[in-house]
Order: sequence, then structure tokens, then C-alpha cells
Amino acid sequence: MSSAQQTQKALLRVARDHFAARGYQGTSLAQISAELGITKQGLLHHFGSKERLYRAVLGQLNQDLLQLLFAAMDEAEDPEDQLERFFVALADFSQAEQSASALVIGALIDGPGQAIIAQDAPPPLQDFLEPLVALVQATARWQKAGFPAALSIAMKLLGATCLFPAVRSSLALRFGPAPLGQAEQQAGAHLRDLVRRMVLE
Amino acid sequence: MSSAQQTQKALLRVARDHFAARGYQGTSLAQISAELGITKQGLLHHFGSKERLYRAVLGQLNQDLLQLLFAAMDEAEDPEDQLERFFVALADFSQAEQSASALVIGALIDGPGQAIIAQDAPPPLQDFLEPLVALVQATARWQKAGFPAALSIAMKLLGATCLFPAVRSSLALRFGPAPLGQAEQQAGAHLRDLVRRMVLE
DNA sequence: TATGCAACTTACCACTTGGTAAGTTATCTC
DNA sequence: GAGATAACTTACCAAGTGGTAAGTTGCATA
Repeated sequence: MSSAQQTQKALLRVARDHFAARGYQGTSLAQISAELGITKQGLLHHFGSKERLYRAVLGQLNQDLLQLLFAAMDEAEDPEDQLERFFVALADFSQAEQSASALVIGALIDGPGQAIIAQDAPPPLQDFLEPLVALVQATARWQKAGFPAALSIAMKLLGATCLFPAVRSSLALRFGPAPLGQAEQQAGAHLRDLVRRMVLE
Repeated sequence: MSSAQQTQKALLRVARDHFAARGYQGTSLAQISAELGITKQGLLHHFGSKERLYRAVLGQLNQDLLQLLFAAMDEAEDPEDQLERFFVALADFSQAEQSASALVIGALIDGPGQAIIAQDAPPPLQDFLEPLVALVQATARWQKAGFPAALSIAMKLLGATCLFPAVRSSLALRFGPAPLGQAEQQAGAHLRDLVRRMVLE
């Protein structure tokens, strides 16, 4: 990997954490570049604008999610098992990369529609959402219910998976770090149970 | 009701919609006051600061959620039925008041921890979260699992309920308004099913 | 050694942000 | 009618925003 790609990856990593922790509007290029030890304009040199930087972060996230999804689809035969594996993998991923779930929620909430992302650009995470909904629709339980039903179910599963990791630090302040640690340990099993119950007849 | 209270309610309503649609950081006092037809300083006169205005909005939301929760608890005997009724009521409420679910997610994500809300102040929605978790813990399935498990389950149910309404407009742009309308119609039934499957043994 | 180019930096810029100070107007009570 | 108080307004302000322009540095290749 060239050193240019290395630096870009480092920039993206720091930018991703800032966007995840404070949202798009709450993140300033000055903050990111200060943490990187470069000037704001050095950051702009690589990505051109704040919006393009955000899109690059979401593009990376999109790839990560797609990789999790396809890996889960390779590991199992039935769509039901594939979904279960994917969401558990997503929960694990969100636990390891604290930023992921907050980014997912943020990208969905202020993805298109608001002025953050240009309307002609492809909506962020769309490449990931479409096969996910298709996978829900491939299950025996939901294949006759139509696309809107599959979309509704997919969003419920995604919400159940992503909210907890995204608000983890907030909950730790509310209920104490010890209960939160225990809750986090059990979250994976609970999620597996939830997905199975929603996907099996 | 005095006219002062009436105007304050109108201010809160408009502010709530802005905070819900664009988040705390993305909302400016100038935008809110422009929509209200008053000056930014007229708005500050009532609430003192942006943070206090936000806290007032979240306080109102907290009351609304508590009312839904207690109403559900009055309507049924078993904690399982109470939970089912509450989450369906919350979904209906989120459909009527488009801002509610986005506010819930926002309040949880950037509630305490970040610099938005002063750390000594009580965390927003805490009065609502505690009885909700307690209600989960009162069910036969989860009462032996301990508080952390109940917290994990409560957040999953909340995420499953709130994500879809919060990202509704974004999804409408992605998949078209017609499928979204159908998905919205079925979301209540899906949610009822999900809560029941997670709460019953 | 010369050329070119990516990777920056310094210096700005126009604009918006939340917030303060002081003054004005209307309303309500005594 | 007098006085107080709530409900504003106009006029600012310092700080921070994303972004542009122009220059500098260092390295790779011809």
C-alpha cells in the first residue's frame, strides 16, 4: 500500500470516529485535523470538502457492512441462518468498532433528504440496504408478505441491533459501567434470539 | 391556560420539530425563531439558552412517553400485555408525531456524555427509561435474568420501534413513497408481533 | 540537475453561531 | 393613573464554520 493510501486511511479512521461520536453537524474539520496533527486545509486537500469526507467515511462503512453480509451468506444455506449470522456479526462488529452503529443510524437519519448529502448522489448505505431487505424477503416467513413488509422487518432488526451499541456510553453514565458491561455481554445472545424469533415462523 | 403558556407551547412545538429533523447541532436558534416569526432574542428570552430550550423539548417528550407508558399499564394486567400495548402506542404516536422517534434516538445518543447537556443535570428521558426497564424486568421471561438483561432487551425493543419512524423520510427517498406507505401500515402489526415474541417464553 | 507533482502550510474570507446589553412596548395589578 | 413586569426588539460581539488562494516543501522520475 502506498503511503498516500496509508495516510488517507488514517484520516478516514479519525474522521469516522468524530462523525460517529458527534454527528455530521457536530463535527468540524478543525477538530479532526487537530487530532491528526495537520491543518484543516491539509485535510481538505485530500477530500475537497466536508461532505465528500463524510461520504468517504460512509462508503467505507458500506463496504464493511457488505462484507459482513456476504460473509454471513457464505457461511450458511438458509436465509434464516444467514440473517441470524449477519446480525450477530454486526453486533460484534459494533462492539469492536464503537463508531459503526452510530454511523449507521446517523447515515439513515440524515442520509438524503436533509442538506448534508447532495440529492443527486447515491444515498449512503443503499448498496447494503438493498441486499439486506432482499435477504429478509427470501425467508420462508416473509417471502409472501411483499417488499414493504420485508423493509419494515429489516429496519426493525437493524434498529434492535444498532441502538444499544450507539447509546452505550450514554447508558453507562445513566446506569453505571458495571451493569452496562453485563448488558453488553448478553446483548449478542439476546439479538440472536430476537432475529431467530422474528425470522422463523 | 395563560397566553404565556400558550406561546411557550407553540415555541416548544416548533423547536421540537427542528431538533427532531436536524438534531441538536444542526438546529440554530435563528431557524426556529424565523419560523416562529420572532427574533432569535425573543426566543432566548423565554428559555435563556439553546441547551435549556432543548432540555425543555426533551422534558415534554419525557412526559408524553411516560403518559403512554402509564396508560398502557392501566389498560392491562400482565406486564407482557402492558409492554405490547405500550410499544404499539409508541409506534402510533411516532407515526402521528413524526418528531418523537428521532428525538428519542437523539436524546439517547447525545444525551449526557457529550457537551450538549450539562453533566450535573439529570439525563434526559431517564424518568421514562427506568420504569420501562423495570416493566421488562417484571415479565415472567426476564425477571430472573437480572437488570442488565432487561436493559438490553428494553433497548432492543426501543430501537426496533423508533428507527423506522425516524428514518421514514430517508427511506421514502430511497425506495419510493408508495412502498414506504405500505411498510408504515404494516409496521404496527410487525412491532406487536416482535414485542410479543420477545416477551413471551 | 531539472521538472513536476503531491502534500502540505499560512493567510484570508464571508458567513453563521449562541449569547449579551440596553432599550421599547404592552399588559396587568394595586 | 402609577408602577412593575413580561415580552419583546435593535444592535452588537467574539468565536467558530467551511472554503479559497497562493505559496512552500520534499520526493520521485526523466
